[in-house]
Amino acid sequence: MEKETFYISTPIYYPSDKLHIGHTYCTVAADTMARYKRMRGYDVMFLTGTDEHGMKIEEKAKAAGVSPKQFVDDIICGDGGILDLWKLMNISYDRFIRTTDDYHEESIQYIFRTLYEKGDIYKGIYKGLYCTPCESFWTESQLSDGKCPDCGREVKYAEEEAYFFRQSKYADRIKELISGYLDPQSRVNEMMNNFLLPGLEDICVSRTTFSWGVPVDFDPGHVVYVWVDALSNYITALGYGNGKYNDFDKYWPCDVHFVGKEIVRLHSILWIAMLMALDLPLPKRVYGHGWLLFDGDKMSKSKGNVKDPVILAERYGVDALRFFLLREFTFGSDGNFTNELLISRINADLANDLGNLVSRTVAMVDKYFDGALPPDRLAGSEDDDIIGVASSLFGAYESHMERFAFQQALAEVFKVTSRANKYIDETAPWALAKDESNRSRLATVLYNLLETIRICVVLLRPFMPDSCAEIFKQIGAQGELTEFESVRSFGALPECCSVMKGDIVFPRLDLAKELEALAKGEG
RNA sequence: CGCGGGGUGGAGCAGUCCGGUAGCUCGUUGGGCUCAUAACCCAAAGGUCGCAGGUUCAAAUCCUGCCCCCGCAACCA
Repeated sequence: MEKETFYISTPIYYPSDKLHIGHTYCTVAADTMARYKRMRGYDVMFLTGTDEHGMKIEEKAKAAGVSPKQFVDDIICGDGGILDLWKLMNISYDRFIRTTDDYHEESIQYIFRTLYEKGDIYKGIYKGLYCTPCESFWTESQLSDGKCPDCGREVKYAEEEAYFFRQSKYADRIKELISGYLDPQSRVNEMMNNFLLPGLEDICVSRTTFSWGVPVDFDPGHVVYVWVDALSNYITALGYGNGKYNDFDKYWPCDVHFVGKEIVRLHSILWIAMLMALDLPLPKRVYGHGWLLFDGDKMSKSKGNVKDPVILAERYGVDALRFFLLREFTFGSDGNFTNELLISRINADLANDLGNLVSRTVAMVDKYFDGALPPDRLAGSEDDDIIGVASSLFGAYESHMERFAFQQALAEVFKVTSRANKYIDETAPWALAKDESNRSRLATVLYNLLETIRICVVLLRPFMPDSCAEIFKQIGAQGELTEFESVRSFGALPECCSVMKGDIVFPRLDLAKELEALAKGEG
């Protein structure tokens, strides 16, 4: 039987600079979702990539004295570049698209031409405020004090020939459908009130002020607007309009596009209109997630508050960072990133709660039973609650994951690890160990603990793949015992299971020391 | 009156749709335990729920007005 497919994408990032924690946030979320769906048995296509054209990169390359292609190659493939970052973060993408890839450019020209022939792209006159030295058009709102925001000089009214996309034609259909594919609801309101209800205008989709882009093949001198170029990646990467790949029919329409809230408009209106114009099915969902703010401010180079994911991952471990991003923040809203929050969360959940639970449980099996439990069992009144909680965990987790509520899914898991720590207190295994006649009871308690840990860790796999593998090793779980199917009910772990003491998985951090180190290392 | 989100114990948040003893995590204080990563477990202290009115037997929740913060406003996850 054919597996059901699941297609998920991140935005393709703009490689004008090193990527920061915000890009990492979105990509880690998508990766976790992709891993989750693979574990659920889906045939997953997880796409990410880079959006490499446009004036800004052309200028940056010029300033650096290299060609635009060399410039982006370095940021993407170079040492410590984007590919290295995703490797470090353990991102399991299935395909990586670059808008400078030949097959993509071929598709863009095909798409542009098709829309032109269809009449949805037409030639018109672009009118606007133009800064001659900068060779740039600006909108009213972009101007600072009525002057060019780049050089501060006077702008003047100008016009030039350009191609326009008939976005307005699709406004009514989008209005009808948008609440069906856009999440969260607040974004729908925003799009409605700001753009859809006031009326959509046609959008200028070609530029002549720079050349670093996909040329319009039937009209040299014009290059395709970067967003038409960029948005199309979601289908060109599957082979739409090119011969490089041929799984468009298999994976399209996309199950979900994860996008930052600032580009919701492009994804929920322009992209949708483009697909309508191409007579293609629409993505099932566009999810506009929030931003990570730093000490209440938006991250930006000029404010000097950009968080470097590499420093954090190397210092605290990739999994701890991945976990923190998805555990601490509500995916759909803005979150306030602070170093203190990061350290506290790692300590509270990973070191004290989960890590310590694993450590004390394994230590007891090791100490009281030489690392292997005997088959004798004796149930006790303390058992029912924890078994019940652990058995029903998957259901709660699943419903949250399906809604991209990572934070809540994780909260459910940690309620159970917390319950397990309490169970140790209730049953006091060290007291049982003093009397040989309690051996069956002691074995039962430790089994229940190992099994509860196993269930929790299976559910944590999409979030922290490597650390979970280490814990499985310590509690003696492997193969099917690390899969979702094995956690729907309690007791899959064999009776005579054995453990292997290992290193501490999540070391506890010294808050004051770490804050000091971080303040020194970044800033 | 451009639009959206937010203002809840020291910190970060949930609860607001469908009014009814204000909840969670962290921190603080006291106690317990000793298997464990000075971790774990229990208990306590701490809030006029942004401000002012209104509706109601009853308002964090509904209504009106106002203040403050953040974001979007057609190139920034």
